[in-house]
Amino acid sequence: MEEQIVFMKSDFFKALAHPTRVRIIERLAKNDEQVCVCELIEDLGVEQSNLSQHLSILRKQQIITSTKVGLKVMYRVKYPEVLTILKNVQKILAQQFQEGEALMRHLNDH
Amino acid sequence: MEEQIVFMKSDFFKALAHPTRVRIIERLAKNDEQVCVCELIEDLGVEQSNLSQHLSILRKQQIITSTKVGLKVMYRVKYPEVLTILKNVQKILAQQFQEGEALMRHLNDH
DNA sequence: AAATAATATTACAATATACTAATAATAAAA
DNA sequence: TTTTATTATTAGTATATTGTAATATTATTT
Repeated sequence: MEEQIVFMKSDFFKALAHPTRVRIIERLAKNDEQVCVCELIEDLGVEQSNLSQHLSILRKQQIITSTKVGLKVMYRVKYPEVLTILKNVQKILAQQFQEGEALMRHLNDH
Repeated sequence: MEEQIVFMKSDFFKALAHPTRVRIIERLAKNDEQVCVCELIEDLGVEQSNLSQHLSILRKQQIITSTKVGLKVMYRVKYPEVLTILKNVQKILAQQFQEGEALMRHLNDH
């Protein structure tokens, strides 16, 4: 049971463990209101099919939710804590920058 | 440049996207002090080699740091924000439980 | 009822991650 | 200076994730 929760936590992180999915969240965070898929395609510049799969992964973890409005599907971040988490990651990266390690490590890896 | 930061964020999440690595962090969080690898092996019940590889991944992201003390290597969580992040994930999962969706979804997937 | 628009799903090849087993590296003790 | 203890690294196979392309679904126009 406690073990299951650990799996759920790692699944949560897995859902955010992709640059496109981080970008989706950050784009949705800008608008307090909902954003349609068509706008995400525009703004992020990714394939429709690909975006849809990433949205599906985030939906599965209940990180985002969708409502249909006519032909369009509107998405939004479900829990404000998700944005808090992203801000904390920012904070950690900022500290790592100050120590001058973060970017270098990243550039070595990619 | 802004694009690089997105990659760094997703890399950060990737580092936490494994049950063993979440367990490592949570074990380290219990102690304010440092914990040696030998103790982690005991407590988590994983192969030495496997644990070492997971530690390596967390180290690479600067999520944990190590210092050598005699034969032993002591690890600790580097940024308190990491624990804040885990608490926020807990909070999200708790809300999902209340909605009765989290566990069911998880059990379906694993 | 077609045709169109917006989004989702499926199939599959490419790449990345994971675990086990074996080996290496490092420091301490004998 | 061999052994021993602790941790790290490497190699190789198994599994999971990714992106593209093709197809399906759903709601709206015409």
